[in-house]
Amino acid sequence: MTDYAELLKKSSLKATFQRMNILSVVDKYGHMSVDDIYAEVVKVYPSLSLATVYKNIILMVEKGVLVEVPIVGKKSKYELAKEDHIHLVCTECGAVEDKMCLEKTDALFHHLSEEEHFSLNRRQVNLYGVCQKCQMEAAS
Amino acid sequence: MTDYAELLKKSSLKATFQRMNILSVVDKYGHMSVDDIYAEVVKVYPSLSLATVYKNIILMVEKGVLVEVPIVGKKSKYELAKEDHIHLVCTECGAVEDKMCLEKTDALFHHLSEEEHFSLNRRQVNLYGVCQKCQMEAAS
DNA sequence: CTTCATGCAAATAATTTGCAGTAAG
DNA sequence: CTTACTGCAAATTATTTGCATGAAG
Repeated sequence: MTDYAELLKKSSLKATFQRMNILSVVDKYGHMSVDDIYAEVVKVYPSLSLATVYKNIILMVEKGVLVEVPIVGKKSKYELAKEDHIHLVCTECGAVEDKMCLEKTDALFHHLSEEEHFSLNRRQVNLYGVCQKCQMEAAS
Repeated sequence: MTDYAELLKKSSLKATFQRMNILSVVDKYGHMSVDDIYAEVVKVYPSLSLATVYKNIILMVEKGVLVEVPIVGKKSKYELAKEDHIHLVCTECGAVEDKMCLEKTDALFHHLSEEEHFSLNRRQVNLYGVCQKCQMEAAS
């Protein structure tokens, strides 16, 4: 995933420097809040406005380029849209790790939805706990 | 679940009229935002302050009496703490339905966590789609 | 009584908006 | 060229705080 210009064009959005860089940092860091994104991009583009970040995140979520990841007790983070997966959220360090597991959860969620005659569009799974790194640090 | 006074006492919180009513409306409606809660409780207690609702929600979440349910594109809702379950979120009408299914998801989530050496504490599953009621209305 | 909770008003934080100037296609 | 995008500043909305009063145990 490196051709952000192409990605934007497909969504009928102009490929501005600001947008390219928003996508780039989100791609690089995986999951970022609005403020995280602003803080990173402003480093390479000092005249960036926070309002621009807000406007673009809203737009790119609408267009399906970005996905919102709401997190208990924090502000939402955003990630690039990609194949369904779950999030392992560390309550110690705040890190969010993706775990691809479509094949394992897909059937289950469809089954549960059908039981309720619910027409399923999108799933969103967060598991909260302590990541391996923080467990090791706590043990020392 | 009707003895809210008992529930509060166990969490070392005073059983005020405000708190009892917050718990009562959340219990009755299932999932409510801060504003929803305020709007309901102020009906029976007109001098209620929104600040009190905020303070109490924060407190009761800390004490484990309430649970935050973050929802894509909206403000978080809150529900009474209870056995793990998933949420079916209707993107048409906004309704959130609980579906108890611990026995079906528990093993899977533990398995996925172990693969990453992740110490699992809490899970949070939202399925987004269209509820039966809205599907029928759309068809007519 | 004593401590904790409430309501109010003010402070702060988060998000959105309007608009004149700029850049992308 | 033309339309869409940006940055700014102001407006709005959301949340938090401090403090004097009031209620719970």
